[in-house]
Amino acid sequence: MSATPSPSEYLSRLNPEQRAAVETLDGPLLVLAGAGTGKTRVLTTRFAHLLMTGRAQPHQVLSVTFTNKAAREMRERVGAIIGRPVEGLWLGTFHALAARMLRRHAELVGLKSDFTILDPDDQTRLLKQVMEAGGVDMKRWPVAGLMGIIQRWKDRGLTPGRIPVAETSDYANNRAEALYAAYQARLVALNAADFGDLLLHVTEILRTNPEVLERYHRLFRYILVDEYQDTNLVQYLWLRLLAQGHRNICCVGDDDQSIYSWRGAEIENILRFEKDFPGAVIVRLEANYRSSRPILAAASGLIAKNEGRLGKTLRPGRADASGEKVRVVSLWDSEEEARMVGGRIEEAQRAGQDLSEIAILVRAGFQTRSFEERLVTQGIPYRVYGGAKFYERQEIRDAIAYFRAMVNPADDLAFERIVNTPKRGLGDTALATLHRAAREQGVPLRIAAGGLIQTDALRPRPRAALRELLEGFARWHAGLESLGHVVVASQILEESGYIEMWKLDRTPEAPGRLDNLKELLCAMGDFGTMAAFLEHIALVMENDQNAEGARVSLMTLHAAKGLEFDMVFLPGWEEGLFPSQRSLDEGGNKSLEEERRLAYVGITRARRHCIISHAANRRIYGNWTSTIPSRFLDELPPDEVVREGAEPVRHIPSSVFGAGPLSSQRRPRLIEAGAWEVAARPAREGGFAAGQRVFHQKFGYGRVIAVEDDKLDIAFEKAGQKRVLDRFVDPA
DNA sequence: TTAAATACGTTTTTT
DNA sequence: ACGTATTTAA
Repeated sequence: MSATPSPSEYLSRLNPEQRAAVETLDGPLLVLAGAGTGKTRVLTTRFAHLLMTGRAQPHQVLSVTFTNKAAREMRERVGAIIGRPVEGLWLGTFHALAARMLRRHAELVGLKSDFTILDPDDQTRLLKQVMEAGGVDMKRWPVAGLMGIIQRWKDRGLTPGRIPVAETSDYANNRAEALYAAYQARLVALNAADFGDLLLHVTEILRTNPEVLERYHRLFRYILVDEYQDTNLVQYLWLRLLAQGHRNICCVGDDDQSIYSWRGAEIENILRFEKDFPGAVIVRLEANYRSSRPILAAASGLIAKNEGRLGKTLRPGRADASGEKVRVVSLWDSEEEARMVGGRIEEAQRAGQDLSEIAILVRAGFQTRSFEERLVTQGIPYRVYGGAKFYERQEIRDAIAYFRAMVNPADDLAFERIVNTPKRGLGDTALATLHRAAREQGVPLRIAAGGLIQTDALRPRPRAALRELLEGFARWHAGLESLGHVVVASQILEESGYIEMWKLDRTPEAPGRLDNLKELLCAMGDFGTMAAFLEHIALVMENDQNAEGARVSLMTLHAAKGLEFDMVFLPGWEEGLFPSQRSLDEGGNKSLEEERRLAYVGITRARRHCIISHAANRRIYGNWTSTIPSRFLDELPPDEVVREGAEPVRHIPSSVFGAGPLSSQRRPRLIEAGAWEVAARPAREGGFAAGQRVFHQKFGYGRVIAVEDDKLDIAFEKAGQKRVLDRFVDPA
């Protein structure tokens, strides 16, 4: 406590614009924070400043983030700045905070305060059931479609019966809204809420219960919002309701980094801020402390091509901000691109570069493969982010379903998931009987099952199995108080036969699954109660990233937002890939601008080295396709980049070079770019030798029999002997 | 209940 | 091309 800093101390560490963002305490404030301009520092310092100046107690500030990571980071930094751990904070993700509020007022929307939070998998299964019950032709109208429609409605704060004509859908012959209503009714019956419901319900509660809203107005004197450009409409409505009282709302964001419109984020929210909150002050943070001058210039030049933006220009904030230009490298194909990246990483590594400061950022997940292959052969350690998550694994989801079914007897989805896992002889017939009974009596499956085992509606075998399961639930639940949730959890997995099931499983994954279950039990120890644990896993689905040792990071551009690296590779800048085909086909200029923002995000991740590349040929859905360099390459300010592996060339009309003497034979691999000519595939080092094992795109693997200039005779394993040009084969 | 067959889609995925 | 999810057959 004695180390508590004085205001002047922590304020002096800020630049003037940051300081303005921290000290403007009254009324609405929008902080436009460009990439690397100290956004988090401003947010946390502002929080601390509110406390230090006595404007608010810790629990009187509502701080909202999008990710758990951001929430954790903020919590830690606020704690550090005020010199002690802070408790009782309303600091968390939109969803965690909404869940907390909803548990307090659940009955106002027909739920109990111990409602279950459904994950996407449960949602889909439930909706499927609703659609089946409604007799929808699911071949013609897939679940995913309706799921998307409902999600969009929820993102826009629309409850069933309130869908405006402009937002209706002709899905399943205009039945979408009715199905939505049925789905919502089922959720209430299950005492469950999906992710979208958390915000939707809470907003609904605040909208229709003035006394509740009043309470929160009194409670929250200040509101802080991170990543405001990513908010969707319900989130915006929720914030607006809460800010109505005192109007002390501070939103931090960057319209140039809005890359989640496809998830319901509305960039308009940030663009409209001044209109929504009249008298709002806008502070721009433009001094960038992360990247070198050329990197900033390249990023700024690119993003300047966007029209719908509030406008802001990054300037170097560091004195040592000179540095090397951005590189744009043109390659023959994706494999060569991978070799180039791998080679440069190796080079950097030899020069002492820390591998954990290197990242390869791709537009789409499938691009990681070629890089992985290359890094493996070069023996460079790497890590792919965004793979399968711990809590999405089958065995973990099964275990959790057991816990959920035990805690919430109305949780049909969980019950159904494990009722015959492990196999208990409760097949389709038994389950059909069970479902029928539940429907007739209008009760959850588990309750119906309790009645059913008293009758002879089931054959003896399934009936005994069901009875044993129900007795198990009763027993486990009874033990919860005395034994604690961890012991009970282990009992459940043991006594239900679930552990045994995997022990008997002969597949190679089985041992790993048993390990994961052990790990799950360990993790549960960190929580006081079963309910707390279940809340955690529903809302904090974190990747298990045991990032030991220095590794190159491989991830999508989306996943890279908020991160920074010394050296960043941005491969695959080709029309159709980046910008993606879909953004080109649909969505018009708006989605193209979002792609451009994604490019901006990518470039601004780099501190010192930024290497962009494109390949003239890429395999798309199985076949090799020649590509056109991304328009974003043309949009980079020429003075800030160095081009490699290509020479600028004027656009050649295809008719000319398709027919003229310089056509295909002599210049076979000229791409109709309008921008550059990619150098024809370079000769291989040393060429090929007889006896060498090679790979051909069409013919597969084979062995070289004879070499004649650039022609090879190859005995292919599958396709027999062929004569091919050497540039079409790779060393295997 | 399980394995084989086949139809399908294939950008991004903070919670 | 390829993985997966669902359907169908044994």
